[in-house]
Amino acid sequence: MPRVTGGAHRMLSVGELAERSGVAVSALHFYERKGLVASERTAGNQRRYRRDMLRRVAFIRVSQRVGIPLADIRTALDSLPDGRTPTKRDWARLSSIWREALDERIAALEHLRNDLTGCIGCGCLSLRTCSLQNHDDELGDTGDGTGPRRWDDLNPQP
Amino acid sequence: MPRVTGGAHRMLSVGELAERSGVAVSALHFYERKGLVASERTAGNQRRYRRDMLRRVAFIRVSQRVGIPLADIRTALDSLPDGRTPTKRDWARLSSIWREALDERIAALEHLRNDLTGCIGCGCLSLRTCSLQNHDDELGDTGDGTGPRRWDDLNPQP
DNA sequence: CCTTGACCTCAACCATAGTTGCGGTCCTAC
DNA sequence: GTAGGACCGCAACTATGGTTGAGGTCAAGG
Repeated sequence: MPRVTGGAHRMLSVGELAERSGVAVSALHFYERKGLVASERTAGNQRRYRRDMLRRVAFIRVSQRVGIPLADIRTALDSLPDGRTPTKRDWARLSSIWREALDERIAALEHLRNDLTGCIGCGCLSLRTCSLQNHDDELGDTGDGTGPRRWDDLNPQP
Repeated sequence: MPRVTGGAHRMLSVGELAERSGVAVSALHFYERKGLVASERTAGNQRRYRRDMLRRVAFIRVSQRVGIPLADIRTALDSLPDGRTPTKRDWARLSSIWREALDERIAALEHLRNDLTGCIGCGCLSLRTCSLQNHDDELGDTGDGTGPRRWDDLNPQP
């Protein structure tokens, strides 16, 4: 059990924040190293978190579920006001950012699903209305290495 | 350029397979170590792939886009018939498997989006119709560490 | 024959997202 | 004032999905 003493407005120990946010203590340390959360320290060097870190950690977890990497989450968090506790409007603004990211992810997967649907019947795996179908293993007949590439259009390499 | 000699039914060198599938040679080696693709060898120990490996690699890439880890893709591939070249029906069966996985992923993200929608206006981040709203930092008032956990229901830890 | 690019293995390394374990410290309840 | 759980930093380790480089081999064209 984490140390718990004092009223509703006390700061949180790392154990408390871990328990209430559902995130492991080691993960909170990790987030701190990555600049995603911040803490003050007691005289004895122990972390004490402002209570709005609960919200911040919640934001991090939800963002991860959307599929956003920690580095990007950090960038979003860095746009929060510097000194003061973020307001609901601040969080609402960030939430709408990942709402957009979520919409994009869903759209991308739906696109993939649509492209795929017609291909399940024939097993062609071309994702392009089977126009490149080329009847089992006749792809390379130019022999010049510039023949059809099945995925590049849909899945461009960086 | 990969080595290219012979007609449309020759086997593929690793460079050719890489070029035609859009996957790096190093990744093909990696897939082979993980048991996702297989090759025969020439007298000089160079890999030669049957042409249906193109389809197999295509399956791997698409599965990855759906979000399936390589280990699971391998399990799916292991269900293909052992000796013979897979037929279109074989691929169609596997495709329908990840079609289901894709549907599930989309449904999960849509669920997240729906839960989220009502919260953007208020910034509460509770994902539970704000019933746990608790007015900025009053969460811990029982002081027993058993208070509300905002994410556990939606994002259970393993 | 000989050059040269494609290929081979193996080990090390990268990023992401953490967890685990060690030796030592803090601090609260008894 | 002391027991002991919570905490500290640090380093090493996990897993996933590969890439990079060293040192050496293969094989096709000139």
